[in-house]
Amino acid sequence: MDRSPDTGDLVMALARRVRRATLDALAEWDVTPSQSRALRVVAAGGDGMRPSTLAEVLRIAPRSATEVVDALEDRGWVRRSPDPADRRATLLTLTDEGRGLVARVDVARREASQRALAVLSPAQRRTLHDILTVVVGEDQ
Amino acid sequence: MDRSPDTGDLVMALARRVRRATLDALAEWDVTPSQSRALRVVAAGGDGMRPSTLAEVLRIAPRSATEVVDALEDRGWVRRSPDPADRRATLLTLTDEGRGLVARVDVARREASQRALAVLSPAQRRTLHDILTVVVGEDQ
DNA sequence: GGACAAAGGTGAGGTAGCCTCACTATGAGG
DNA sequence: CCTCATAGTGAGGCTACCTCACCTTTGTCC
Repeated sequence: MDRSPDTGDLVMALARRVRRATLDALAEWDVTPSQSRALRVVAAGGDGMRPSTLAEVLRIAPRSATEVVDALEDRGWVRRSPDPADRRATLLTLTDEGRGLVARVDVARREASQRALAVLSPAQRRTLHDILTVVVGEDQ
Repeated sequence: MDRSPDTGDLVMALARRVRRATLDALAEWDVTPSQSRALRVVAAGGDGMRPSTLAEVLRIAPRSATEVVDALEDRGWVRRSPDPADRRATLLTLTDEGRGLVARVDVARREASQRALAVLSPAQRRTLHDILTVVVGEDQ
């Protein structure tokens, strides 16, 4: 039985490290990972995203999206407004505080992953980035 | 604000993909991810590991290790035996079924990650492996 | 233009996998 | 011995999910 770590193991190990660093950054602003993910999606989706779309992108049940949005609204990072075009629906918009938070978390996240990759030479970093872009590339 | 994915993002995206594939494999044998992680640790640690050590490696509270071990013992994958050298302590050993399961899951895991990396050329795969080894290398 | 299925969101209640706190039994040092 | 630390676990709590049932609104089909 081969016990040496395969590439999948290594990816997971590195991901764990990046995640841990990100987590520390999030704790600083009292945001949970789940909230941060949702905020990122809402920020990336442009204004006027629906909870159901959020659920789809996050791959969680619509009911669960309601919960995250509840939390984000309580914290003042997101606003719910009625969709003028469909009175069943709700539209999500980031507040200014929400936008600011997303930006700050993003900076921290990037710094954290740069720190994790600091042992590499610039050339290696570039190569890694390129290869990963290929792998993740045919995204969905 | 730069919206392009940094290397950390890419690592996380790839990790998600590997994890999802692994998850599918685990479902086949009715093992939860948490159980699979614990089994791997017990298998890697050699026979006679203590629950407290398991907790430490998994970075969970000792109390939580008790729970995972309970599950593994119920499923017949792990046995608890008293430590002859310290009557407070318990030693964990894999059963034959447990060892078999670890092996089968390991194979599936490797196949899954290979599938995720199939778009790369052999040379790229080797480079990726080498770079990741460096990054993860100074492990802990 | 009425019936009626489908879609958007949410209340109620459940689960897994963690956590802390308190407790028991054993061990180690003075 | 007496004390303090260590190994494991019962009790109870939390977060982030889930399903199921329900209400409202919308689009469709005759």
